[in-house]
Parts: sequence; C-alpha cells; structure tokens
Amino acid sequence: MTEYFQNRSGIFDNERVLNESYTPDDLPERENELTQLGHALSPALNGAPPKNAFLTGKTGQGKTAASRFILNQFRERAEEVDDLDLTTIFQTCAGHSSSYQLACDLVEQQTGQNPNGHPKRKVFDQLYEALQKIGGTVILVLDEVDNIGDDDLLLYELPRARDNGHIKDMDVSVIGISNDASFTDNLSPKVKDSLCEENIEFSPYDANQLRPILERRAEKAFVDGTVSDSAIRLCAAYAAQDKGSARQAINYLYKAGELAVEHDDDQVIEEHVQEAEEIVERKNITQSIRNLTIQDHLALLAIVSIETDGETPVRTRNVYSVYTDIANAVGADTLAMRRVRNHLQELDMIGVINGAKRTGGSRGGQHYYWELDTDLQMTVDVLSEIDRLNDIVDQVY
DNA sequence: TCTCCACAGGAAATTGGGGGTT
DNA sequence: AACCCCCAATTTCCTGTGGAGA
Repeated sequence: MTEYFQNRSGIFDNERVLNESYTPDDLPERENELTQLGHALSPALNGAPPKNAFLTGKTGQGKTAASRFILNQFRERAEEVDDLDLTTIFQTCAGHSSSYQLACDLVEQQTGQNPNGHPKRKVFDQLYEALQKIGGTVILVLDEVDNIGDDDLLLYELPRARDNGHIKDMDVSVIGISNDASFTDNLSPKVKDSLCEENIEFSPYDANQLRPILERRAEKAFVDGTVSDSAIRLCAAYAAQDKGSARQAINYLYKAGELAVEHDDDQVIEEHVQEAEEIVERKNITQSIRNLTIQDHLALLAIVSIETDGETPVRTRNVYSVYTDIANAVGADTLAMRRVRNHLQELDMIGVINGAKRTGGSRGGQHYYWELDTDLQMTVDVLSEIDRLNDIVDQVY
C-alpha cells in the first residue's frame, strides 16, 4: 500500500510558527522603531490626542508585526489610565483601491451595513457617526495604505474630523503602513503634513539581525537540535543579500525543513537551504509570470523569441515589431508602443526581464536595451502552460 | 553649430467595464 | 432605467533628450 502522507513530526514541532500569519511576541531587532511608535502614541496617556504616524519599509521588515505588537502593549497600558477609553482598529487596505471603498469597508465593520453606492458625503457621515459612537480615543491602523493609490480623501478627512466638527469630544489618530516608500510623495502636502507627524522607517534587516530572528523562530517551529547553525546562517545570508526580508528568510528555512522531511534526513543542513533557496525563488518567478495579463505575456514572449535567436539586448522598437507579429498570430489586440513599453517596464519590475537604459544609439536620446533576466527554458515552460500561447511558443522557441 | 529623428515618459482623455441605490 | 461612485487598461498628445548628419 502506498503511503500518501508524510510524517513531519521528526523535523517540525510547530509549523504554524513559520506561516505568514504568525505574529511574533517580541521584536528585539525593532526596539528603536517600537520606541518611536510608542512615543507617538504616548500623548493619549496624558489626556492629549495621540499623534499620527506613518511606517514605511519593504515587505518582511516587521512593520505589521511592530504595529500589532505596540497596539497590544498600548491597550494594556491604557487599562491603567483612568480616563482613557481606548479603541484600536486594525484595517488592511489590500483589495481597496480607493478612499471610498475603504470608508465603506470601515463603516461595514462598525455597523454591519455596507453603504456602497451612496453618495460620497453620506458614506463619510456614516463613518463619522460610527466613530462618534465608539468615542474616546480611537487609533486606526491602515495596513498597506499604498493600495489606495494617490486618492487621499480619507487620509485627509480623518485627521481633521475633529477640527471640522464631524466628531466631538473624541480623538482619532491614524497609523499608516506602506511598503512603498514613495507613496507619500504623491499625497497632497496637507495630508502628508498631518499623516506623517511621525515618520518611522523600517530599513532592511542585515544578516546579523536575521540570524537571531530565525533562531527564535526555529526554536519554536522545529524539533530541538534538528536545525544546524550553519543552515540558519545560510538562510540569513541569502535573505540579507536579496531583500533583507524576514519573511523571505523564514520561507527559505521552512522549505529547507520540508526538504529534510522529503529526503528522510533528521537534520536540516546547508544543502537543504541551498536547494530551498533555488526552489523558492523559482516558484516566486513562475508565480509572478502566471499572474500577468495576456499583454504582459505577449511582450515577454517577444523577448523570449528574440533571446532564442540570440539577438538580445534589444531595443524597444524591435521588441515591438516582434510583439505585433505574435499578437496578430494569436488574435490578440495590438497595443500602441507607448503601452508596450510600460508592459516591458512592468516585466522589469518583477525581475523577469532586464532593461538597461542607455543614451546613444542611432539617433541619440535615451533608449532601453531589453534582455531576459530569468532562465530561458523555465520562462518558456511557464508561458507554454498558458492555453492561448502554447502553439505560438512552440513556433518561437 | 543647428536641426532632426527616434525614442523616453508625463499627463490627460478615452474606453469599457464594475457594484451598488432609488 | 437612471442615478451614484468608482475601476484598470489604453490611447492620444505632449515635452524632453542627445547623437547623427547637414
């Protein structure tokens, strides 16, 4: 009889700790940032409105964990203060691309009714009404606020709600969290001023910080003595070299553990980490290619085609002519070159292709020279999985 | 040196949708 | 049906850049 299931208990003690949703209960590597955040909130302990704060930093830097952590601590502290009636709201803005949607969602959370479709003013009135009902001091955390783009209406309204007489005898403060450091650039100066009273930056972890983070996590997640020091060191080194993200480092370690299980080894060693890093990165790339739109795929396929002929790096207009041929062959819309250039830049952003900007060329000015930045065979494999493209991929490659 | 071409990329307008209420 | 509030993707129009060739 075939054994369909794994016995993971030889390696893992509590895998849950390695999941993305797990919030650590201490963050010694972020003491500075936690202190800053704590100071921003402190006026509330003394009868004044807490300050607004804005946290920036790349993914996996502990921004969300830090704000959750500080809110917990702050709630505990608030208990000891007699006349402080504190409420905290943690709101993730993923999937909300406008202030309006976000406001609707906040209203729904408080009242159970989603006011979508009502005039904007009405939605905000309902939001203020809901806040007024809560009363006291409200701290609203908006995680991933960069999702709402440069639409800053809500961010403008909330910090001024009291001044404008929308709410009375209560304080609202906003803690914004953004992965995108340039997010605040696009906000109107007024919003920027009020929201960024305290701007707290989370810089990438280096290997020395990642190591203890991993050690603490491994302690909980793995069976004692199954993870070697060198394995942890390597995970930290890989992640520090790349994005400096704790999430990334933990993913490597998690995968390395799974590989140990698969190979029936009783220790997680460096070789597992090496293999894990490769697998995780490969998976990230294939995942991001799959999530692209058809037009992105066509642009990528044009690059693949040119790369196959060994003619990269290639200028935008040459990519464009190959692109139009491919788009016609599969019966897709052919976009303007302006747009195709944007698609190429998006592919560059996710690291699938690489665009080098050079001045010069036949007519001067700036030009892009594009080439594939991932394994050719792998890219071909992923693209040929796409129904509409598999025939043309065969012709091109 | 001057003009022009071929590109880059910002900004606004257009297209063609969405989910909701009244 | 006519209204509200919105979306992403794209096109159109524009200004800027800098070497090539007059």
